[in-house]
Amino acid sequence: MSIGIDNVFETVATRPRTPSIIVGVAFPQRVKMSDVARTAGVSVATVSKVVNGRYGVAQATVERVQQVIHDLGYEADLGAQSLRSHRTNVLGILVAEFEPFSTELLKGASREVAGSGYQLLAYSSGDGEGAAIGWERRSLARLSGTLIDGAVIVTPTVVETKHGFHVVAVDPHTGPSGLPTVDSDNFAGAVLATNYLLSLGHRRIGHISGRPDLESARLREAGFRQAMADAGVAVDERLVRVGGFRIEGAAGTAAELLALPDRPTAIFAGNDLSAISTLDVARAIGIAVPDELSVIGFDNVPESALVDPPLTTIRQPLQRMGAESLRLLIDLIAGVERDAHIRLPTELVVRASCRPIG
Amino acid sequence: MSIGIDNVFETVATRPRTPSIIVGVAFPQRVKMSDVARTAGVSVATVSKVVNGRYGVAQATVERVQQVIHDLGYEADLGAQSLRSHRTNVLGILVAEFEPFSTELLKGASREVAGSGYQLLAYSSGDGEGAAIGWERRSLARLSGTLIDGAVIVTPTVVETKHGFHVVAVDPHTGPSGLPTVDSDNFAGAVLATNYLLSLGHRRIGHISGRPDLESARLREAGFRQAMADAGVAVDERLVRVGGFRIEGAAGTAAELLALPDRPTAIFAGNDLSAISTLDVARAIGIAVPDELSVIGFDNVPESALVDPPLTTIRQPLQRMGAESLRLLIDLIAGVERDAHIRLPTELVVRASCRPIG
DNA sequence: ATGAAAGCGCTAACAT
DNA sequence: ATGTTAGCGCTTTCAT
Repeated sequence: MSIGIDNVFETVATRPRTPSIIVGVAFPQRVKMSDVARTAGVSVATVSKVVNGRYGVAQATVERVQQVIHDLGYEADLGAQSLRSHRTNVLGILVAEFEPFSTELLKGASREVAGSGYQLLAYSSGDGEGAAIGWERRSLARLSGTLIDGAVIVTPTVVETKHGFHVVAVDPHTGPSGLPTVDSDNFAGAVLATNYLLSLGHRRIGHISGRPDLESARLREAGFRQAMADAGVAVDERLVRVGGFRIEGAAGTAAELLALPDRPTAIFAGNDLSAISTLDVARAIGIAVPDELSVIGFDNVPESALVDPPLTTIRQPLQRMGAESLRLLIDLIAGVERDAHIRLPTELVVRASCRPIG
Repeated sequence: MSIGIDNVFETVATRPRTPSIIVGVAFPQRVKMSDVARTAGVSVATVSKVVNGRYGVAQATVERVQQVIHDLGYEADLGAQSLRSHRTNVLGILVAEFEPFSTELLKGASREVAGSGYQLLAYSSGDGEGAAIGWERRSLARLSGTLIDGAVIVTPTVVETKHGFHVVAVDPHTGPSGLPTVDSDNFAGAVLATNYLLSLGHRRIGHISGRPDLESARLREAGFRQAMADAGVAVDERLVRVGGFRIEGAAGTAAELLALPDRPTAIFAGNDLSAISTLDVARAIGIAVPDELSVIGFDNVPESALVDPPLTTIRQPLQRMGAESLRLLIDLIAGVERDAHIRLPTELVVRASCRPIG
């Protein structure tokens, strides 16, 4: 028994709200630095020095204050602390939403940050794709002033940073520019995907392209066209359509493609989500994959292996990209001289959604 | 070709650091409220009123200020704003680290938060499991004062909150207490898993239990024992061992179990990560799964389907749990009366890591 | 309708 | 060695 697509993206059902219990508990108050100071019989300045390990405090005082801090469970308020010091040891990862792509990056970043002395703060603007372009600028403005020491921005379209604030872009809008970036070899990956379909005998190959404002989407389409050209196969322009990078957007595009009288025998989807969407649409209208249609995706998010049939796709080393971007950010902050553009390889992952034509 | 375990948890290789480019770009300064005020020719107080939609500002002034805000790209600093107002429209999800379990919750929460008017801030203490107990308390203290209006805490062991601050615990240390909680039916799920192994004819069944301080781990072990007892099968205590909930911790335990002279024919691992670890160990010492050993996990994280062989497991509706916990938190903040304990069902997901004995 | 001023919790000169 | 003070960017009385 394999898990069908319905289970891959769990439906968040609207459940009945049965009001039955009123929740109301008495809580202790938040303890602030002044509480520590009063209890320890010193000034807040002294507590601050102890907290931050500054010189000029008697050993006995240090110990007493630390004891009180421990007893009271004091923890510095991040907002107040950063407002003043502009240093928090917190690194941000800014995403539009938490979906399979960004959460894979998060896993890699999380592993990389362990032991670095930094903590990780992932911030989602809450806007889905395109819902509000410029989310990255707004999120950055909101946090960069004080809360975080640097940021990794995932799939930004607008890039603009503040003085002295370090930013690394993952899979950015533009190709490598002045901004430090981490991405994978989208062009080569697309060639890989297309060549694979060609090697299976496919000639009528469709392409659902991603967000046109994303460099990675453009490179994937370019790779597709290059591979087709190299093979001497003409691209039927009616088979190349924008689908976006999300489930919903791609569904309509996939439906258009499959409704064509001379529909493609294979589709190279711009990413796994749109490929999964294509699988969904194909099933709905009774086209068997891979028997009647081959589908290949891009990304290799975990979900790509969970669908039926398991998706053949191009792997981007997402977790590693997350780790590399965080490492790059840390190095940048530390002033380490290093190459600020990292491009990682892609590779073909053959599963079961493609088969030879015929 | 399927993806082996080595690819599931991507190795973050230590790459050569080839210093080649120094990055240094000139950035514009952060624009603050006083900049807007000066440009618009009003006071910061007036700008604040406009930003927060307060009454008492002339229409013409409102428009002029909004224009300036737009032109300058002003965005309120989260730290400063919250320090003063104690209201941010940001909800926190506190986790020890970003691993498959918490990131699934994140996906569900992210979907639920869309359109709610809230933004999501996921905070990782950076400590791995057990590295520093009390991470939840410290993270909470750090953020709850100002930055977030409420929090979902994932797998907390220590629960303690501040006055007037709303917290929802997912998969908490203790059973349902005064604190609002979201979990799944761990006991029933464990019975399901054990019965499945029993139905396959297994009698020497081992159990790698999770963090003993976690209620869910205890319930899974209890369910295991209950199912065994109900079937009239004695539990060999040497086959029940603590492994923790992470890859590393479980590996040693799995190795011990499999090195036993009369080793188990089946293992019910406390969660998918320890099950995957068991698969790994089995392969390393040449025990074939499922031919010589059946393994069943718990959670159904996406990674469970990616390993070889694909893991049979007990599904927790993780994304839904994330969504429910966020909904609960939002309702709590809004003062909605409702049941503050949500328990979701578990179900068996049969893949390929178990087979009948003999 | 607008602005001056106080203060949120904290850090960093600067005094003592 | 410790405390006093100013102020980070913002919101909110309270005057004007």
